[in-house]
Amino acid sequence: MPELPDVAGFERYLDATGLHRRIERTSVTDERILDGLPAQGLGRRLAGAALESTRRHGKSLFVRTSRDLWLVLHFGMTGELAYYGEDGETPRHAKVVWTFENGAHLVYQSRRLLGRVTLTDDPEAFVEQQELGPDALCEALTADRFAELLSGRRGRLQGTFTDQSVLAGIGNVWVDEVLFQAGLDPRVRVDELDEDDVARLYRVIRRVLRVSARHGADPAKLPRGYLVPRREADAPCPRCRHPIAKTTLGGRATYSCPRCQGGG
DNA sequence: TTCCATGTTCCGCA
DNA sequence: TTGCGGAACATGGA
Repeated sequence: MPELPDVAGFERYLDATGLHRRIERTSVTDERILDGLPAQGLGRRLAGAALESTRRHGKSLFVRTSRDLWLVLHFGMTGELAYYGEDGETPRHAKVVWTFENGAHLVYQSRRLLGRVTLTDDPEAFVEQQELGPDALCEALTADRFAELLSGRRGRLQGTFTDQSVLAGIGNVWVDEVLFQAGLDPRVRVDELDEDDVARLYRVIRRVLRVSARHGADPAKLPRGYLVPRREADAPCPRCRHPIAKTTLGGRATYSCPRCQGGG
């Protein structure tokens, strides 16, 4: 799940549930998710603090606490958040559970251990240190800036747009959608694009991510004509019914329509 | 049992 | 410097 649209959903979910309540206890079920940060330290630094606001950059969610300390949540491939009441059962794949003074719980859960929960004093510094490119939906990313990001690059579209140091937020699922809607083969190289292609890609990226975020990244709720709900080998292309091709790029499965996206 | 999976990172090679 | 393929991480679902 967790690419930009999913994380935007987690952000809204957290905004609507766990904010403005003091943390009574932080319970770490699997310390490996902390990536070296001692669990005791995490608990101690958050005890008595409240979660005040959220901010997202790419696939990372930052939660400001009342101590000017930020919680950083990265969801890997299977991470998600859940908020539940006093009597709720701890979810099976809980990794970190925050208990608030009202007895409710916020849980970071993940089947696999590919995500991270950590702390930072400064989200901007964190983004810089992680060498993340601009957030794919941020205001500052204008069409001109987008074109600049691509200039001088020679890599394939698929690899370039999933590279978080170029542009933060797009992963292996949504890059397929973007390239499908832009009518571009994932194997095309950035330096083969003309100005129109670049301008179109910019508009498509912004639209696709906004639309999917608005629908909670739920494939079932996407408008007709989206590839994501048909993202399987030989499924009919939502535009022309030609079988969708499954190929491998950058070691990942890539789905595209040979007819709508040129080349094949 | 085998294969595959929405992420990231490291290595070796071009 | 850039980019690619492959492997690794850890675990569950089909």
